[in-house]
Parts: sequence; C-alpha cells; structure tokens
Amino acid sequence: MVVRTRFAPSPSGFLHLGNARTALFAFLYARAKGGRFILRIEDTDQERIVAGSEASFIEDLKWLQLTWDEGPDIGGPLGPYRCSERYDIYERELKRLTKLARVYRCFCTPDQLDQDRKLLSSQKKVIKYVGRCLSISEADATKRAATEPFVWRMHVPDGAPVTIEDSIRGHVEMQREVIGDFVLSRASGVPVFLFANAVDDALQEMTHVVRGEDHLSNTFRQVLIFQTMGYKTPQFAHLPLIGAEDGGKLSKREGSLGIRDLREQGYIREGILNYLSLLGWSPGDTGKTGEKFKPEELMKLFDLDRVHKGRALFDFQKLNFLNQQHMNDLSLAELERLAPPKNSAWAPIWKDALALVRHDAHTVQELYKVEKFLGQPDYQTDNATKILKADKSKQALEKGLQYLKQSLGENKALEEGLKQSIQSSGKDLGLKGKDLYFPFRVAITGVEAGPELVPLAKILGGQEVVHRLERAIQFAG
RNA sequence: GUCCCCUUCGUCUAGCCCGGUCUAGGACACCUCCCUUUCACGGAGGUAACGGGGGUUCGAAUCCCCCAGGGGACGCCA
Repeated sequence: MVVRTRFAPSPSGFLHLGNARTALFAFLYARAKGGRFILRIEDTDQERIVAGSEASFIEDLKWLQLTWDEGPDIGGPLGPYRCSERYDIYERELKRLTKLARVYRCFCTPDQLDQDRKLLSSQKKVIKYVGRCLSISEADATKRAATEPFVWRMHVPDGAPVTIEDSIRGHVEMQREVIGDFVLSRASGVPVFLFANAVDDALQEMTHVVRGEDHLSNTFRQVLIFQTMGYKTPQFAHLPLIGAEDGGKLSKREGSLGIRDLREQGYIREGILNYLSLLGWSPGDTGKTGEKFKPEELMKLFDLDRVHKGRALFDFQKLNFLNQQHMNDLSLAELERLAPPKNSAWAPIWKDALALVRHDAHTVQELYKVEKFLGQPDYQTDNATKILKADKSKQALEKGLQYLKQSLGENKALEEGLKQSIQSSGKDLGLKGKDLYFPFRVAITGVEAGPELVPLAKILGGQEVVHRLERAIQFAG
C-alpha cells in the first residue's frame, strides 16, 4: 500500500507555525514511508477566499521545500486539487449518499437554529440539531424545496458509539446521541467542509489524514460518512495544538508567527523545519547527541506514532539555537547570498566580514550586526567615553599609533603590525590585559564586545585603522 | 453548559503500552568553570520535573478510580 497524505489549507489565511507544522508532519510521514504528499486547496467557501492566499501558501511551502507530488499547480491522477473545481463530484456523491442513509432537506432558518442552540444551552443539554425537519414527508419536502431555501442534513440514528483508532491518541469514541444530524450542503448547493473533505480524502485515496486536534470532533461525523458511503476510512492522526510562549493561544500572535515573517527575520528553512519537527515529536534514541536534524534526516526518522499527545508551547530560544546550528553548515558564499551587503562599498570585504560574525548570529538578519563594526565607531556612548578617557588610554593609543605608522611605513603586514604596536605600547606604559586592549578595541569599533580585533582591522585596512586611532585620540584629548 | 482530548525540569521532550534497570535521561534557556585581549563559538560541570488525592502491588512516572487545571469542539467556517 502506498502511503498518501495531504495538506489541505483553506485559502483564507497564510502559512503559519500551526499549519506549517501540520504540513510538515504529513510531508515527513509520506517521505518516511516512501509515499506521496498531496496539496489540495480547500476553497469550498468562496466568500472566505482571500486574494493571493493560495499563491502565498504555495510560495511558502516551496520555500520550505515541502514538495508535493500532486497539487493544483502540477496536477495529478486524482484531480482536480482545488475544491471549487470538484462541485460536480460532490453533487454526484451527495446523490449517492441520499440512497445509502437518511439524508433529508432542512428548512430551518439560521435564526431558528440559533434560538434552538440558546434554549439547549440554557437547559444544559447537548447542543445539536433538534430534528425539526426530520419528520417532514418526502412529498412535502420536495414541494417546499421549489420555493424555500434548504440544506441537506444527514441523520445520525442512535446506535453503537462511533470510534476512531487514532495514530496519536489511540482509541477515541463518541456516543451517537451527542453528534446530532449535521449539514452536508448549504442552501447555495455548495457542500460544507465536513462532507467535501471526506469525499476528497476518500476519492483521492488518502491513507493517512494528518491534521490538528481541533478537527477531532469533526472526525466522528466524517467517519459516519466514510462508513455509510462504503469508503475506506483513512488512518487519522490528530496533532496536538501549538500554544504561544506565554501559554496562551497561538492565534493571538499569529501575525508575528507566519512562516513568511520568520523568513524575513532571517530564519532559514533547515532551522524552521528542525524546530517545528521537534514541536510535538521526538525521534527517540537516534544514537547521536544533540537535536540537530537536517530535513533529509527527518524524512527518514519521522513517524506518527512518536508524536506527543500534549500541546506544545512555541519557544523562540530553541528556534534561535537550531537556526544557528544550521547556519553553521552554510558556506560563506551561501551566507552572502542570503545576506548581501546593504552598502555596495562593503561588497569587496563582505564575505570576510561575515566570517567574523557568523558564529555569533542566530539568524541571517543578525549577520548584519557586522555593519556596526564596518561603519564609523561612535565614541559618544557612556562605555566608550569612559574607556577612551580612562587614565592611560590616550597615551596608549598615541604610542600604538606611532608604532603602527612606523610599521606600515616599513610595508609590514597590518595584522602583525597592529598586534606588535599594541603590545609595544603596553610595554612602554606598563599596561596589559583589558586596560591595554579595550582602548584599542573601542577606538576601532566603538564597543567593548565584538569580533577578533586583528582580523577585523585587516578587513578595514591600514589607512582606516590609523584614521580611527587618530579620531579616538582626538576624542580622548 | 455538553461532549472529546491533554497534564514529566521555566520550555521542547525520553521513559508510560510490556510496573522494579528512574537516586527520572536528553535538548534549549539559566548559572559556574575552561579556552580567549572582549563578546560569541567550542569544551567541562551544575540548578531544575513525574498536577493533587485515593487505590492495586513486596514495589507505580508507569495499571485503576476520583478531583483539579489546561486545550478543543459544539456553524448553511475550515
């Protein structure tokens, strides 16, 4: 049996941490089992479609390289892969279902249904359809259908509980009495998600349905559809939901947690994928230390039965760590491509500059902190002022500058020259350690912390280093 | 309100199905030390958890029951 999984987003939103993780798990499972991953656009409700949403999903999924084998853009043997292009199929299947189960027209207005629900709620009863239209005769219903709007409902008779054997949650069951007769298609004739989704999963031969836990209660109704229509019920896997860092709902912060946003903030796909895979799943003992996994490794290791049941809270710190780990695997050329110099004057030295700060950066964006060292240092800050105006700072810098000029005049290499100049200056004045190096560091960069001084000086060039030392001496004076 | 699901370090988790090997392991973060002219990287340590209460058992994080807390669903949304 070839495993087939799918990701079926509604084109009303965008790819965010929550649905990206769902897509990832479905994708990884298909890959781990040598199966196929399918993209289906769930656009049954035309009113909710947001322009550009589908394209945005496709772009972000492609960026993450969660590549699909069948989908709306590339087609496939069991298409179409967009719900809006499958209305004739839903119509046909609804007609078929009508002959297999008690499916009836419901003429209740939204207002009536709303009142029913309020009453039920006040009576502390299960909120479900009251069955008002169930008793309308077929003849009457047909007659009224000519002039009144109606929806199709499927009747759920009492009986044995509906059960699901979930890959993650195990055995789950629901009493039929609490399910209620549910809507299959709207007054407009368009099927609702519950029905269309089940039809699509069946006809597109999905073997595994991987989705969020928020769908769990829908699943009982869909199982009823699968069973009465003679479809093969897929294996379900309901993923735990992801919560925000503060323990609240992720949706509150959805705006800042879009995959697109993370990408713009400088997270790379390997880091995001690695982090997301660990949100609710763990590989168990892999025989190696650490939790860094490349996408290719995940495609081998992943399995649904190792998904955790409890919900996970999103944590930027771990994302940062893993992103940094994966950035370490990138070559300087790749880093430069991801973070090109913003100032064209820095282009010739940019790669060397990135090399100085690459291990310091959690994200691609953080690489740009090297700009701070390439640009003119600011001595006006409290710390810089304090260090430059300290007791022997000015003298140390003057001595150092003197040695450096001499060294450069003799055409010695800047790296060696600067190092010796600082040391000689220290010897002359009896300075060492931070008292000696901090004035030079601050003179050249403006701050006490940063990349190694000598390599940085090499990038800046002798003339620039001399210039900065002179400026610092002037400031100190 | 009703139904369903969940609950191990601050966070992500291993272990749970098949009770003892768990004085509960790993990762992130944090702290300490080493490396180092600084920060970081890297290396070595450390602090830190089985939601509560009953049972079953010689023995329970692991099995059973109750409670509490959290989440989800209850739409002519998906």
